[in-house]
Amino acid sequence: MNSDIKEIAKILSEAGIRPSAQRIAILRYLTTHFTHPTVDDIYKELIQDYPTISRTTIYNTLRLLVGSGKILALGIDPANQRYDAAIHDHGHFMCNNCGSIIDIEIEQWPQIPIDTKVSQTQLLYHGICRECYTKQ
Amino acid sequence: MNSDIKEIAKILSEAGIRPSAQRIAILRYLTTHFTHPTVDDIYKELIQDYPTISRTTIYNTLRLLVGSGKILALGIDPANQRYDAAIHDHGHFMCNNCGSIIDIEIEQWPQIPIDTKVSQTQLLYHGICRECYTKQ
DNA sequence: GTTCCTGCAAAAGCTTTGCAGAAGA
DNA sequence: TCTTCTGCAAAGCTTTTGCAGGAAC
Repeated sequence: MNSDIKEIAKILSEAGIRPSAQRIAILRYLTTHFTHPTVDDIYKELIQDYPTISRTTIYNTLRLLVGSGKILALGIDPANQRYDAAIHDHGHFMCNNCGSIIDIEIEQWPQIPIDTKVSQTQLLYHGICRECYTKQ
Repeated sequence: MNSDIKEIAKILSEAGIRPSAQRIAILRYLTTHFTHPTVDDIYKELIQDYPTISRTTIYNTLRLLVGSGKILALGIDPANQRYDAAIHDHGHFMCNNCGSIIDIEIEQWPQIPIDTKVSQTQLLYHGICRECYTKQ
């Protein structure tokens, strides 16, 4: 989809990030897969279409995107950094059994009772997802 | 304080963790320092009183304590796992400038609109703390 | 022509694992 | 005696850094 790619390139340009083919592919992956992927997830997928892409480029690009606020880095998985192109305020649930991470829409956010400049809020849940506990 | 140590030993025994001198020292450090330390913070402090203690023992003990619910592992710091002996529900704020982490008491927690078994909830804030932004 | 980007190779840093000796029940 | 614990050494992984070649403007 060309319009898709144009749209992605526009987002990158707006953020002051030159839209190279690799960068477009990385951001496009994130905007079409809301699976909260790790760097390795992204690498293993993109290497199929971009046989020379390197993890370094993925790390570099993700850092730029996080820095410009176009994606979020999630702290929910103790093992790996995870990334999310859904940047509206929402929570995440991670299943301790199967490892899946699902989005949680929050209706009412708590008040912050402290005098600080908050730039980011994350609400993280750990537990057992419905699929896993109905199977057992 | 002997009573202090006895109390710590009791907590360990209750959790089915044999109260060795090293384990007591580690849990005691956590129950007297609410600074959300890293493994290295704990190691650098305890090595002074226990010159042969190893990081392995600290990792082992923290894993046991987290597993038995006596302490929490926090996902707020992208660089290192951090630990907290305050296990009541509360949030955390990390300053992107100075790195300090402070506790945030939450009055009203959001409803969880999903059908899962939640075992742990973390509310994380990132931003600039009061000290840092009044200095600038 | 000059600046920026990519990706290989190496390094760095945190955490886990294997295991032998020590400590405790 | 038998089980559990400690801590050294090594390995495993994720992430960062240095840098040379290549691409884009």
